[in-house]
Amino acid sequence: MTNQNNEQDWARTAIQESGLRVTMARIATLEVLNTASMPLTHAEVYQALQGRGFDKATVFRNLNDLVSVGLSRRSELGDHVWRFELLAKGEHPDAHHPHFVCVDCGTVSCLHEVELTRKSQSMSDQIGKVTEILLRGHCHECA
Amino acid sequence: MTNQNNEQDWARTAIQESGLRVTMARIATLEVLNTASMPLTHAEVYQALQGRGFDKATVFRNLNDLVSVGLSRRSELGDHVWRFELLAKGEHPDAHHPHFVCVDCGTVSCLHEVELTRKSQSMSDQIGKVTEILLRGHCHECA
DNA sequence: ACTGTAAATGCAAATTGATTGCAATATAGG
DNA sequence: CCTATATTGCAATCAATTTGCATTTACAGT
Repeated sequence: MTNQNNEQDWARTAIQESGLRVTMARIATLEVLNTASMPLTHAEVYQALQGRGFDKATVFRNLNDLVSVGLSRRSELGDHVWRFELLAKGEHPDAHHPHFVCVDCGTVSCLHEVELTRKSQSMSDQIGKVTEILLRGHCHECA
Repeated sequence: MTNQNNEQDWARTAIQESGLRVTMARIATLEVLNTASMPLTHAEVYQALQGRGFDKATVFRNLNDLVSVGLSRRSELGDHVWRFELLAKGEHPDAHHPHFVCVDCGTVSCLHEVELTRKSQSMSDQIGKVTEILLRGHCHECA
C-alpha cells in the first residue's frame, strides 16, 4: 500500500501546489491520468472512475481545471474528442510530443522520440512554426 | 457571364465525374468551396448559400459527399469544427505526403519532401502502419 | 420525351460531446 | 469549531453534426 499512498500523496501535493482545493474527485482524476500511458478522453477517465460516484460534469470540470493550472494538457487529435494527458513536471503545455492515432480503433499512442529529419524541419519552417506532429495509421491490433 | 458559366460547367463536370448526381445544391456548394481562399466551416458554407434555400442538413451531407468522392478534404484544427477545402485536381486525399495545417487559418499545405528520421520511422512502425503525417502549427501569414 | 428507381432533399428530431445554473456540500484558513 | 468560498451533483442547455422518413429529383433505359 506504500505505493498507493505515495501516489495519493503526490497527487494531493500537486493539486495543492497548483492552488486548487484538494478534493476526492480531483485526486482520483489526477491519478487516472497519471497511471495512463496515453492521452485519455473524458469518457475514458469518467469510466475509470465508475463506482466512485463522481458526476460527469465534475470530471469534466476537473479535467479542465487541471489543464488551466498547468498539470494537464488538453488536445484534439482530429476526431472531435478532447484528450487529456498529464504534463511532465516543467513540461511546457504547448510542446506537444508526437502522437499516433489509429484510424480504426481510435487508440492514441505517445511517441516521445519521433522527429523529422533536419532537412524536413527546415522545409516545414518555411511554411510556419510547427507545434504538433500527428501520425495516423492502422495500429497492429487493427491491421 | 462566361466566367460564371465556365465555373458552373467545371462544377457540373467535376460532380458528374465523381459519380454523384448533379444537383443544384451540390453545384452551389462546390462553387463556394472553389472560390474560397481557405478551408470553410459548414456554417460558413451554409451562410454563403443563404437565400438559395438549401437546408443545412443538405449542405452537411453534400460537404461530406464531396469529401467521400475525393473532391474535398475535411480537416479539424483543434476547435471541434470541421473545415472543408477543395482538393487540387489529382491531389489524392490520402496522399502519402505530409500536410501542414495552420491552426489559425486552417489552410493546409502539402509538404512533399518532409519525412521522419530513420529512427522515428522504425519507432512508429512498432506501433502501427503510418498512413498520414500531419504537422500542425502557425503559418507565417498568421504568426 | 416518358418512366421507374435509386439517390437526394427538406424538415424535424435525435445524438454526442461539452458546458452551465443553481442549490447543497465540502475545503481551507482563521 | 466556524465562516467564506470553491466544488459538487443534478438537470438543463448548447452547439456541431447526424439521422429518419416522406417527398422530390436526377438520370438510365426505353
